[in-house]
Amino acid sequence: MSKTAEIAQSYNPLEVEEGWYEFWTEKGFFKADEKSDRPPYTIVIPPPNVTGSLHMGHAIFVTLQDMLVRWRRMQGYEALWLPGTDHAGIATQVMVERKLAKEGLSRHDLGREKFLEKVWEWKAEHGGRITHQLRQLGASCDWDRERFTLDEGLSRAVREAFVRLYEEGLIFRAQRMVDWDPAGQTVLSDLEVDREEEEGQFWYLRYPLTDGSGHIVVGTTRPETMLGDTAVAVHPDDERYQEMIGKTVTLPLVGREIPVIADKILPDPETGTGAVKVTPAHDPNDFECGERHDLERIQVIGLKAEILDTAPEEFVGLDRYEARKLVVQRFEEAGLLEKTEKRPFAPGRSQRTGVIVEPLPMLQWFVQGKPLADPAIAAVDQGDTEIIPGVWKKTYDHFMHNIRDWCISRQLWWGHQIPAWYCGDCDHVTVARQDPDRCAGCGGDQITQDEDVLDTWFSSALWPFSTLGWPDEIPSLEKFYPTQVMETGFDILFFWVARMMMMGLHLMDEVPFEKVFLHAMVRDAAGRKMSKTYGNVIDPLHMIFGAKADELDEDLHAELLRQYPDGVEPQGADALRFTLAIYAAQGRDIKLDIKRIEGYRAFLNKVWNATRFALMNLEDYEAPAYETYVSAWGEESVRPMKFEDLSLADRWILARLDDTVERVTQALEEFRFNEVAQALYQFTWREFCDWYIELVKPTLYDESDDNAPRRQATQGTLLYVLETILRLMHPVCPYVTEEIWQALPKGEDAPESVMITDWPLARPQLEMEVERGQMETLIEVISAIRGIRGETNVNPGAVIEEVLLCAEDPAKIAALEVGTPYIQRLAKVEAVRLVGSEEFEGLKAAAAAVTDGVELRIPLAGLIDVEEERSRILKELERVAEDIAFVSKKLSNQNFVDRAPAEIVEKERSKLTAYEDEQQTLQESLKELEALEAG
RNA sequence: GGGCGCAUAGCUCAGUGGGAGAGCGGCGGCCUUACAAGCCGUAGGUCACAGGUUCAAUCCCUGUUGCGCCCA
Repeated sequence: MSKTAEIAQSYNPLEVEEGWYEFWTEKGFFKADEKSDRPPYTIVIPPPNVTGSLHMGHAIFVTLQDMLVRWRRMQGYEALWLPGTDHAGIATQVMVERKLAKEGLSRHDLGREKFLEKVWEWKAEHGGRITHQLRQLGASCDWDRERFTLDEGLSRAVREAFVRLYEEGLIFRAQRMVDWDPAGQTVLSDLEVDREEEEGQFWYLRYPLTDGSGHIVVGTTRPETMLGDTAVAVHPDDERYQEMIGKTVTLPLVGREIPVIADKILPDPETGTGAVKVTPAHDPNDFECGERHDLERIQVIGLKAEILDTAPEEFVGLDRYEARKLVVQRFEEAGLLEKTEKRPFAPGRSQRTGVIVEPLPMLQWFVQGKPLADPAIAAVDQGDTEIIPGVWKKTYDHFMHNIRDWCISRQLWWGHQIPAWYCGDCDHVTVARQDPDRCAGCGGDQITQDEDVLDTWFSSALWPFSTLGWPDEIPSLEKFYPTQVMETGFDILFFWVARMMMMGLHLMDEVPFEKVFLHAMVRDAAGRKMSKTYGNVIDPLHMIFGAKADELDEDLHAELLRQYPDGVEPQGADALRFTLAIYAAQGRDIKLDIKRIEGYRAFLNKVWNATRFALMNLEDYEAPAYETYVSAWGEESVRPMKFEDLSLADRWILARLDDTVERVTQALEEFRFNEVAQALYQFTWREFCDWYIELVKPTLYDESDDNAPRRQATQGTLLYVLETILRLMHPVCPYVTEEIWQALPKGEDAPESVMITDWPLARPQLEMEVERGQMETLIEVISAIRGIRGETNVNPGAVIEEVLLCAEDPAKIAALEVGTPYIQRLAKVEAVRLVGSEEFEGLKAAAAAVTDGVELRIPLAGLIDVEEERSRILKELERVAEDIAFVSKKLSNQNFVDRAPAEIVEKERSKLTAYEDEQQTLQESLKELEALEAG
């Protein structure tokens, strides 16, 4: 039964995308079943910040991961895309604190418990936004399995991991130099501190030698730290300072007597004066130097970046920058400021707050790097996990080989509280899976839990297995771990990917994923990061749903408003996804240009209209059983069309479709997303629409009985190719493909959604090499005639009376015979005559061309502008002369003829012959034209 | 300072040891009954620079310059 639906005149993304997501969800198509015996295909989502909102980084990962998951699902895998969100400790806590601040409250006013209630409220209120937005992009996640890093189950996983690593000595507590964020009031890991060179100042301070024999000048970018200096270091080989090593200086302003020491590492004789002040409590390098020389550590800067009472009284309580000014002023007054100069320096800034971090020695929790990193390095070396694109392996290795211990405690309240209890009676630390009520050391009940929480990335590191139910042995974990692919941005290779590798290998004894695909960063059209500072943010939702000018933020979207003062039109999730896919070439920045999105919306409109065309011509067509579409066309009985009824155009497009199926599938296998989209675009528009549909119009329009078998075969091909295109395109553009697919006529046995159809298979058993070649020849010939028309001012509406064609190759002659109607129609020619070359002799005054072994002539017959044709031929002759020169030069090189493979040489020879033929033809034609003009 | 990468048409980017490709943009012409979000045609490039390997280099090697990213 055929049921042809009407579809709207043009493609409207918003209407098309309405409702399908709910349909898929209600049908349960996104669900993965751990009891299934299909092979698993698992991707866990990179969990977005629960209170964040959608940006292009999310849009690209949704696009790529959804492509993979939908494709594998269609291929018959038990595909699981596991969604979830991350509690994003600092970011979320800061947001809630900011809100409280507006009410004049701090988190300390509320107390820990009340504050956490507030955060959970905030999460309840805003936490759904991001996952809702992922749905709008079409993400086919199994929402029943959605997880949150602070869920009960995941918290248990965190607890288990912490305790186990602690018991193994891989987690430990120690006094170390850490980076303190004075604004965020927490320590940070190395990775959360950014260093960027900026303009800075360098001060030269004179420290008088205690014995009065002069002074030593030290250079510093942070004069205020001198209050905590406990030594001056020089290089042992630095001749300038030989005399001073072992002496002491009296620290100005402070009066402390500190030694001049020789250290091979810290001072660089080439920099500054070669002598440096040593402040072991406030600089990581000085800290190490202090360790080497057993120097005293005097902390003079506190947690609020204020000067402590270990410093002279007049400085106490000052902010570090106020203290700096005062220190410099005092040195100047005392005549101890030698000089200052401008000098670039790279201070560490908190990624979160942007404030310069204060290195401080603190008692914190750490995870050992090396013992966990070594197996993770080996796993990649052995290929248990493959990093794609491969260039990132080097970066991964470099990080892993140089890994440092990871500081995991954070002075926050929002997160997993560290499961360590300190005893009031003894110094035992109790670390336990269950909250203890007694000290495991002395049995006393005076225990209090560590106030700090764990770095959010600690829980993220467990994500690939904690989300599947670890530490319990449950079926999902068995079925879906290890996961097949981790797809994420390269910017979190260290933060996340590396740590998942380490934790997965250590706790699960298996890699967390077989492949890691790292995508590029989305930037603006000029290649800049999207940020408020530049005002170049492009919001995925604005692209999908459009945005009126007054909905755009003057700061965030300044660039967009410049380009589109009246706001942007809706483009739809499909067009956005297609754009991101085609941009996703491996290992590059993605410079997103809105024009491209508009371009691909036009492409979807093209597909839409091709469908309209098909539907109009399929009204009387009875669709075959759906099974015939998906079975591999092996047996005649399960083919949707009879092979012998297929026209050349039908056979050709089927062959090209096959190529496309193969190309798209292969590209997906290899994560070449851009090629997936490229191949679909190229085939659908440039071959199916531009050529096939035009070629078959006469067949479709001829409703005579004679033509019925042919017409039906073409109808079948048209529908089959379109239907297959939709299946191939579905992973990239789920909405529009579903909408169109639903409208196509189908057999009763068709599934209820394109998303659960089978992935198309190529049918190599139907090789159609001859048809391919024939069609290519015809396309060449038609293009040649069109070229002549276009360049010789032939009215596009005018019909050319006659075209003469001549070829020697029998296959080409056959193609021209079969293809005559195609040439007539597409080149607007009344009569096509196949002739022998001798017939050209008598033909005066004709336009001429040679292409693909076919010579063609068009009698001028008043239609073609003689002068234009003459200059066209002259241009062609010029080109062909260059070609001949090029090939002849090659062939006259004896070395080439002797040493190049015979088949290459042969190819060049035949090229030369073809060029010479072409040249001759053109020259004759030119002569005739000139004779005509003269006569 | 160390490491990694990039340089191809006006723009954004594919690509390959055998005469350079796409999309957008440009130019000329078309409202041809699926589509003007369209159709037909066309012009643009010493593939950064200098050496080397090769019969042959945009592609492989070395160096230079410029740009980007990561780490210190």
